[in-house]
Amino acid sequence: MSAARSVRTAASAAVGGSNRGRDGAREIPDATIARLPVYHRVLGQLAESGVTTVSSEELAAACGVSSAKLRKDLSHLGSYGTRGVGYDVRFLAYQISRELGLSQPWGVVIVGAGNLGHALVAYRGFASRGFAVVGLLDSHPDVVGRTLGSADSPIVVRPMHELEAVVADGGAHIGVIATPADAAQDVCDRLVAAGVRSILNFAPAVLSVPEGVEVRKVDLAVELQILAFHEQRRNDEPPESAEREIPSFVPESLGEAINA
Amino acid sequence: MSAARSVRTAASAAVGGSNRGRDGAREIPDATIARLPVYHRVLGQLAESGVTTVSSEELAAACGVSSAKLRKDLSHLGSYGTRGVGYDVRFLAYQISRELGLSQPWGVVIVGAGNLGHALVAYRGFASRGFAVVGLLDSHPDVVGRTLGSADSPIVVRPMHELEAVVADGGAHIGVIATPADAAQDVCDRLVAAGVRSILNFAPAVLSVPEGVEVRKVDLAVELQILAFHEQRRNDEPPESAEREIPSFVPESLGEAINA
DNA sequence: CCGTGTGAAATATTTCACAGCC
DNA sequence: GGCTGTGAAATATTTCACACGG
Repeated sequence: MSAARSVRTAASAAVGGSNRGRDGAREIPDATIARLPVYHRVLGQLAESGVTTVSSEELAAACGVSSAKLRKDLSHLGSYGTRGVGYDVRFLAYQISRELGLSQPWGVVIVGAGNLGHALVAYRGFASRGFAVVGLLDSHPDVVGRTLGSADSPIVVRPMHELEAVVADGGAHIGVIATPADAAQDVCDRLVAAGVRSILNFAPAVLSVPEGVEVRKVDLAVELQILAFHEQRRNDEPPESAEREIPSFVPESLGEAINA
Repeated sequence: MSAARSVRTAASAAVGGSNRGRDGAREIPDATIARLPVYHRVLGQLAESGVTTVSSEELAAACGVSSAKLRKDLSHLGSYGTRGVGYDVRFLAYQISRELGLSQPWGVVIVGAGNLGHALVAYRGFASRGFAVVGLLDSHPDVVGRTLGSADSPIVVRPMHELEAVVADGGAHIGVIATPADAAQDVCDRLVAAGVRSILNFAPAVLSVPEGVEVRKVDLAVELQILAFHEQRRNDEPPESAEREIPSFVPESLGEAINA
């Protein structure tokens, strides 16, 4: 309602500040945090394939990063590797999941049951990472009342006015906005008023939230435009074929393990 | 096919390198490029509302960034503002669109016609930014042949084996992967073989591509895990309420203009 | 040996603060 | 007087390269 809230966007503001080592020891850089989920997923795939140990070189290649970056990232969590050997796949996966807070379940409320909302509800890998959809809301009378999701965990679309109740009853921690852009700020305000402090916004709109609330955004149009920019650049300047590139590659063994 | 391709991910690698001023003048930082689409969208909204001029302070607030950052970003494009006055909304929007390559149309091929694929096809703001869906493919017999999209620009789901033909005939520049993770690398390889050098990947998988191909990824699970991390942090350490925050806000006038 | 963990150097990005121009 | 454009300082992130431990 009032203007007494600040505008915050994805990368711009984390909770209070990033990593000016405040009190204790570990202040993990944002850039590292953003990569941990990928490391975690790949480690899970390796574990499933029976791989028990990986070197930073191998894991880095499988994750699409440099080994130096991977080691530096992991060093922020602690010393979980063994020199001369590498990392124990399961142990490292566990440490990362703990750091990310995946060991406890997080309730997610999804607002907007259009195509995107459907896609989100259908997303496997939700539950597997400790996220549970505790509510799905939409304002359109035609979809309210419908049941989505798998047979074993059905989700009924609730009317918008139940948002506050759904958040409270479900103990939701994270709100996902999958509405048209013009509804996004209202939905955001209501989520925040209901106590949600972490929001993932798919609507192409800049959201204003009070301090202490984190918003991350996923914007298709933005991604396409970034690609278009580079595409244009490539076409503009065809000169110079000099190469500078880290010719990393996925080792046979791991490649197969992951595609298995 | 072979292992002679490097692994690249979203932020990791641009086309050749970022902004080591090679030849001419303008090397725009990646971080700036990533924000230009937002500036562009907001400027468009302002223009529609009849606003003709904005100061960096106002525009920055509406975009959720600091004014210093906005000015620095814009300075990479040229000197398009007027000291003591601000920026001409339409002129600046045009300059940004030109820089992003939005003045020419880009063909987009979407692979995967599940819920996400549907959502992407339905996405308005696709066409408005110069992107045109020139093809939609899926491997599932049940969806192949169906017609999606609006009445005035219908899109028929084509079978996967037509991928190469669709890319060639439609002159597609950008490929969007909206398939399950286990199909992503195959689809990616075929897109690249067909000549696509810009890929947007929604599948939770690390893609390997040859040099010269750019991949950007959008990963729901990653975003949720980042939010979960911060959420956990907030709960772990309730101490210290000292504030450090840029108390920016959206001015009445602009706020209304944008929500109009 | 081999591969991790890490200081130190190199880059990239953000913020400051103010000169310059309308 | 007000606001842009921008060097210079402060931060953040990545890369290097090597000491150290199993």
